[in-house]
Amino acid sequence: MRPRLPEELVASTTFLLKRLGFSAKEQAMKAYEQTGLHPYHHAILIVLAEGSRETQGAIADALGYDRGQLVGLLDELEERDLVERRRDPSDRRRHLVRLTPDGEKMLRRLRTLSAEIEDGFLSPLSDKERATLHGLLFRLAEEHDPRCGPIGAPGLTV
Amino acid sequence: MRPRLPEELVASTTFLLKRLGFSAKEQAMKAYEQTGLHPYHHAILIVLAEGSRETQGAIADALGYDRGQLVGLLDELEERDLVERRRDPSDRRRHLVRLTPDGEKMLRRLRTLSAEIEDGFLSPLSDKERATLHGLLFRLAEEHDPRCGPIGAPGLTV
DNA sequence: TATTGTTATACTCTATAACTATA
DNA sequence: TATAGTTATAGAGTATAACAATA
Repeated sequence: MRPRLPEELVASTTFLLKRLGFSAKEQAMKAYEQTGLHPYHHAILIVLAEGSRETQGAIADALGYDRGQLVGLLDELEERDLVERRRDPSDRRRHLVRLTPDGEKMLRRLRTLSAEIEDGFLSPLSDKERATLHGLLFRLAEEHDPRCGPIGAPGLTV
Repeated sequence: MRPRLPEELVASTTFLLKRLGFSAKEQAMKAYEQTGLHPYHHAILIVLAEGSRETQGAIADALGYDRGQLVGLLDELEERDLVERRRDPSDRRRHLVRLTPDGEKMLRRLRTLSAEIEDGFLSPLSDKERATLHGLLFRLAEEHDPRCGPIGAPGLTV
């Protein structure tokens, strides 16, 4: 007999969310192996490409990473010359981090890879269904991860 | 300035899945603390309540748990008299596991708790939207976690 | 005294595989 | 020899907090 999950679990949306989140993470980790980087590194490069957050604290806060954890991730990116750290002359406690040309090249590669993973993961769904799913997940994320929310967060504007 | 995630990340459905799966897990773990059990224990009790899978191997396979990990979880359930293990007389290598009356009572309590968590997590969505979301996630889960799939899995029937 | 980045520590999970008792 | 359950071990990942430099 083929192992099957109890109906009761599959009927739970949060159960499916947990399982799919885990699957998505696992697939991504596997696919990223070929680059020698983690999805975490990719997220950091994306923040740097935006240009507005350059200090380590700002990067960590933007992504919700622990600052101690970020140090090691940046060390790995720096070792491969994908980012540069230099002291902020106006506040010598700070490090200003920026992408190198190699970092920008790697970011383009990771964007392509990430798009492929996403497309594969969502392959059972039509374009319209994908848009619907994204909209619903976004509404949940606004509620459960304030970092996803709109500029004027509801309840904070009053 | 309020920390915000890059648009590029929020635009990714798999990114939102990963984040929301993590949030859902975190919320559930927190809520389950009052019971002294994990969602893992709950899932085991659900499998046992179905009645068709009674050996430890069958339970582990149904949920996708490692058999070594399951031992510890069952130890904890047994310590609290929520399940019973006894040798299978027809194959003395096996343990037959079953719910005790206390276990059934606890399962009812966990079902209530779980329904409350789910309702709270999905609170931004209408009933219709929740149904749509569940349907889309289920289609993805069929693809990415075969245990969720229908009895006759596509591609395996031929 | 508070903050930035760094380092060290410890704790949780998980994955692996060795071990026993039965078949 | 293979299987069911158990136990032990090591590894990754994460969280915590101590620390040095600077404000």
